[in-house]
Amino acid sequence: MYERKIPKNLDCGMGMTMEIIGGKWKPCLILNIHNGAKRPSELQRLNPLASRRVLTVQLKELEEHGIINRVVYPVLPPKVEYFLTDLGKSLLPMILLMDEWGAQYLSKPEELPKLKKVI
Amino acid sequence: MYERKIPKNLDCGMGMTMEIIGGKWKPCLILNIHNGAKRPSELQRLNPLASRRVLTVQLKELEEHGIINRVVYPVLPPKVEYFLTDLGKSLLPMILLMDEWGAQYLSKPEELPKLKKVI
DNA sequence: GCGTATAGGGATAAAATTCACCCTATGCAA
DNA sequence: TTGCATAGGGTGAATTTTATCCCTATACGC
Repeated sequence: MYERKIPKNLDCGMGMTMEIIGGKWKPCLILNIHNGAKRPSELQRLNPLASRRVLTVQLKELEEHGIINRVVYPVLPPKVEYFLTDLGKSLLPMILLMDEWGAQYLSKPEELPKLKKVI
Repeated sequence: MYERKIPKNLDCGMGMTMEIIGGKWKPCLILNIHNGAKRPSELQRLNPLASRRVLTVQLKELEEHGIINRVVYPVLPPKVEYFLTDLGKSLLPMILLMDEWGAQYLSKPEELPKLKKVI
């Protein structure tokens, strides 16, 4: 069992928020699900840079944190669908703003100093 | 010189945004500066859980990304002040929303499943 | 039978991030 | 003189986070 050594900073709102959405792919997953993707395989196709494993794990954490619901259909081959909970939906204004802010610069990265080098 | 092995995902807005604010203390620093803190020592006092070194480094990255300005006063002992740039100010709606979302649950963490155990 | 698709998990390696410690330099106060 | 405050950097270890690889199980089509 893994035991954390350094306490998380849950003293401020930011820390609390980052505890929930702070995984590399979590904000993307929330956005994808909001945009209509439901099944794990869809989410994997939408995020080809993410390994299958990480998406599985991060989806599970989002579920444990009450951000998404996991619905299992008893069929074969397996079918699973994810939905945003009310708590998850309450994140949307923030998530959408995050996506929009960054999207501004997708087409003009030169306006973000030091980033043009990275790209 | 450190060389990144895994490419960042700068394909979507979220990835771009996280590239800028994705450090452990960066959102807090932006918020602190917006709330009036200017000098490094103030910021260190406001974030006692963060090591001095990390704050210095993350402030430098925020500056390199054009989010804050660093103003050096030629006095002794040294005096430095940080200010949000226009680009930095454009992050505020998002940052404030992030802080507010999490702050809701500071007083009632039991409403965030699985988090009550952590605290 | 073999390959594909579905969904998921365990174990371990690799990478990225953060921490801890030591160093510079100057002025002021006790 | 010693201690404190100011601001910053270099280095290597510790910690956390991701990635990689291999495993389960079932139905379908060829």
